[in-house]
Amino acid sequence: MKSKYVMVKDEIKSWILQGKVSPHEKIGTENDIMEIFDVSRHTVRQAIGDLEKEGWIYRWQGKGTFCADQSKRSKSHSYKTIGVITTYISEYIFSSIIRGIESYLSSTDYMFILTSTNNNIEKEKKCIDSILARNVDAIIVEPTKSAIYNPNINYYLNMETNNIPYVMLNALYPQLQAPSLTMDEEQGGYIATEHLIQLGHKKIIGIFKADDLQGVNRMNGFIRAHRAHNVPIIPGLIISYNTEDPREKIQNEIIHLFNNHKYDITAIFSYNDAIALYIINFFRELNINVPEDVSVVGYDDSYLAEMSEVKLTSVIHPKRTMGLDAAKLIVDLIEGKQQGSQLQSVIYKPELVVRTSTATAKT
Amino acid sequence: MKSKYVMVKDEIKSWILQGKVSPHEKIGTENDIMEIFDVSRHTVRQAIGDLEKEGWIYRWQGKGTFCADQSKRSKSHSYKTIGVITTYISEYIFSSIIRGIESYLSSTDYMFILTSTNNNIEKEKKCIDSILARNVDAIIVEPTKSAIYNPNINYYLNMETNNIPYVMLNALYPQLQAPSLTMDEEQGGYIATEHLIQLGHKKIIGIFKADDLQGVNRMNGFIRAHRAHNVPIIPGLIISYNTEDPREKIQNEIIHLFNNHKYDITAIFSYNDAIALYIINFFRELNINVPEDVSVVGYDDSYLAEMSEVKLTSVIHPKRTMGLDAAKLIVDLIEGKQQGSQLQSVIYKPELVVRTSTATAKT
DNA sequence: CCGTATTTGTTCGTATGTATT
DNA sequence: CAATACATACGAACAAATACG
Repeated sequence: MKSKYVMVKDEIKSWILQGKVSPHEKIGTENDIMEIFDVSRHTVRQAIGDLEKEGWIYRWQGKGTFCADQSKRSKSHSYKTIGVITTYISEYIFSSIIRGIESYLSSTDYMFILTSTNNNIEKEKKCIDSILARNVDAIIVEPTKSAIYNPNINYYLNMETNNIPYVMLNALYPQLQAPSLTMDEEQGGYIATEHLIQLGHKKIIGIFKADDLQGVNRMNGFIRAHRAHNVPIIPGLIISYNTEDPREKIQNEIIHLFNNHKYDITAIFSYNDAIALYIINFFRELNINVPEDVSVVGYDDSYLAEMSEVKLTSVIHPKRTMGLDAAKLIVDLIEGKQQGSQLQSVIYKPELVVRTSTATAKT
Repeated sequence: MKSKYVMVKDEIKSWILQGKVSPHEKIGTENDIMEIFDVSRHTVRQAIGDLEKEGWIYRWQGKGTFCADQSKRSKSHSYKTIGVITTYISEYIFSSIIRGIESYLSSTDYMFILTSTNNNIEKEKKCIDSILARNVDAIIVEPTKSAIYNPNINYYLNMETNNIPYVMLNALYPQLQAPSLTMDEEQGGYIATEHLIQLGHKKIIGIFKADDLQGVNRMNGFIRAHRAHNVPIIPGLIISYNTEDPREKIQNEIIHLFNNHKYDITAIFSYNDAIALYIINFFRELNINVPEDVSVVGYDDSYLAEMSEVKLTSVIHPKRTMGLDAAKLIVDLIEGKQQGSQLQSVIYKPELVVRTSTATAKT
């Protein structure tokens, strides 16, 4: 004699197997099922609860009970684990992002495996291999060398066919249409540059990272701000560098520019706070004062910005929020609470914090 | 807010992970559990039911509820994975340690799951639970509130019986004899203080964290240096703080001490670089100059040390090396390349980097 | 072997909380 | 804001399996 809840369970399972309900179609409310089988709500919940644990259906408080996606079932996946691929672990931005990810995930049952690529495409490949081998439920990835063609695109396409959700942080591979969390870097470059122009600066050095999209976009904003305010762009004042370049290269180029345009250059827009502080540091040794002689704008609004005696004017990066949102989004994706069509990528709007590293241009 | 049945569930799970119940041992009847947690039978059954589905226990009608055999629990997953439990992810020291761990592990087939406790014992418990539930091969842990008795010791003892190796970073629980990687904090406190004394300072404020062993040991070194050089120790000049305390508390105490001993205090030894820079920052606002008016010594030799216009004299912490060595040691332990008897804990010897934040005492 | 107490399994009822529409 | 649907929680009763004198 089968018990009632087992009968209910078997019957609902057969609906699914017969295709009477399709994936993501509503099964019926608990009340419906109570009436259909003439049992109590508790019995229905016992049956439904079992089916959920076994992966046949999923429940959503306030909405209803739905047929699960069968293609996802029966995978011997590792228990609630998310892979995180960063470029640099130690970079100040990313440790904030990781903290955001961690603080959200710690409120769920998910944990994460952390890897870093050191912005190296070979290593990114190795990271993806290792992570996928562990059957993670999803991946959060900060693209490596996003400005350059990435030969690992196939991995990501393959994840899509295998229903492994992934989100991109900070940048995105243009070939992929994955959900992403980025900031409007172009606008960030724009407002930082505009701030300098409005202070009367006209000869502004821009320092940008050339091998990731963030750098390219910030540069575009830098250029647009010049155009918008009718300030001529001097190509020689744009300094590009790559991940592998030593910092001294930047120092040498700046000193070279200062020697050539000695009394002209009055401001610098730096790709990030670390470079900005590096510059302020060697300016100190050269007896160039910030902001009296040169104004400097950073990017990221890291805690470095307030560490020195000169407090950096900087563009705010939503570090922690970005990590939190990414974790939340990926968990929603895993648990089917977001449909493919709804995938709303987030673009954070930049803001500028004005501190003491910028001042009116000398006349 | 966790629901009751989840609390019951988590607690019973932790009994198993701590080894309070052995495989096939009876957990207790539903009635027992009802009394222990003061909940209804329904709630108990919900918790127990979940745990059964997840394979932690098995039930036998008429007999009771028993602990499942952990060794049989779906060993399939967690392929070559190490759990890492930190206190703070974002803290500058730990991101270097993590980088060290990552850079060694990336040369092997191991990966790591990262969690943080925020120096909170409850959260440490949760971290260990989650990590052990994923059948990791080993654990690297930075002890939480190491100066205070830690109720999670059972977990570590149970790991030993289950042959899960673990190493401790930065501090160790005195009750455990696990391999550990620490620095000689006492000596670090000693050389920093000695440096100040040799510069002629006699009234030195010492700021120490009270709830971890590193702080306690650094303070011991601070005291020993005074004794060794026949400088009287003024108890009122030692400032203790806890993880939860706001930084303003330190600021207020320092200002208070300065007002009371106005022309006496000439130096400060700070628990770490972050606090040291915080102090230098508010000194700047008060027009107290470092090192002319006060010398400041930090600890950790983080990159913060060179960020400001005043470069911090600081005790070197082997951050990255420590992470690397820990990763190497734990992999050796997993693969049996180290025998129990050989387990050589490492104690790093501190060194002092003298920069511009310290100078001869005013006379 | 029987009977009783114990322990888990099934089922119903009821109330309140929380998320979604 | 109200209605709907799932989530949590307490209580009660009876059934079925087991243990033990």
